Amino acid sequence: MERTAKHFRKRDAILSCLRQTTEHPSADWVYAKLKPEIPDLALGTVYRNLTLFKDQGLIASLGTVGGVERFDGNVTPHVHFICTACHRVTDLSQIQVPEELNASASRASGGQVESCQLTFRGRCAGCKEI
Amino acid sequence: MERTAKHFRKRDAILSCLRQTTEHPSADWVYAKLKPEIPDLALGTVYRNLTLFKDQGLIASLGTVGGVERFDGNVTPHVHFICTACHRVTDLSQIQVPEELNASASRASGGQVESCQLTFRGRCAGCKEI
DNA sequence: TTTAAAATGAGAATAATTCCTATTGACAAA
DNA sequence: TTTGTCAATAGGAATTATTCTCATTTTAAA
Repeated sequence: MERTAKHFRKRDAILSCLRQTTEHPSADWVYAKLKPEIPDLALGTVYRNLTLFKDQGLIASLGTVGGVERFDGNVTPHVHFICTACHRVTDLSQIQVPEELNASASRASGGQVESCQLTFRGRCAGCKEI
Repeated sequence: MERTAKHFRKRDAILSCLRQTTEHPSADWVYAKLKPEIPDLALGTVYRNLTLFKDQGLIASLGTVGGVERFDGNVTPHVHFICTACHRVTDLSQIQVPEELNASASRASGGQVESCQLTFRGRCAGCKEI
């Protein structure tokens, strides 16, 4: 059978969507973005696959921002800035978390550190004057 | 208007509860903890006051852990370790976030940085063997 | 083609959180 | 003391993000 747009798996579209944006989107954002090109996409499918990708380590969760979970298709370690006013999330790729902190955290916690998240919050350039 | 012991009884109890524990509790945990001594306490009151304290900077939010928001009565900057298995949150007081990172973040974001959060995740000492 | 497994749509169910409204408690002025 | 006012609260309804269920469709394998 011929491979057509219709037979393209939705799962792949969801992962691509996350990897192609720097918006750090929510499930709903992904759904709204894909819906026009995939009219029979269901929101539940987006949630289901985001959870799957997260478990597989293909994407990362930033936690909730304004009550809604946000995701990141970029799983290489990097730092985030979250605007508390408009909820925009941006990468601060200039900043590195010192490598030795991971080892320190393992030692200090006595556990097994698997990830590290450094997040700055405040008002972004667009919101700080308002 | 002057405060009396009775006037802000529940509000104060909620703040004290948070400040006296290192559990990084959820709203529900605070409610369950206080309910025996304050039988007519309502869960809504706990939520309302936690939000109030958060807005006033008297407490901090750690974000959601396992789908539930967690709070911290200790607002001095410190690092957290969150167990992805049992959801226990512990302070890593040995670790400091390098001070210059805040300035770097302000510069990199172009906005106004108000807080910084460094969190390590993994399996805690009790959960890592299981 | 046949068949089993995986993926999905639709929408119900769940659970955390917020919202609404009547009530209460404390204070101040009369 | 009585009364007016207003913040604080209880109680429960409403909201909303997320998860779950199940029937159906699609995929991949044999």
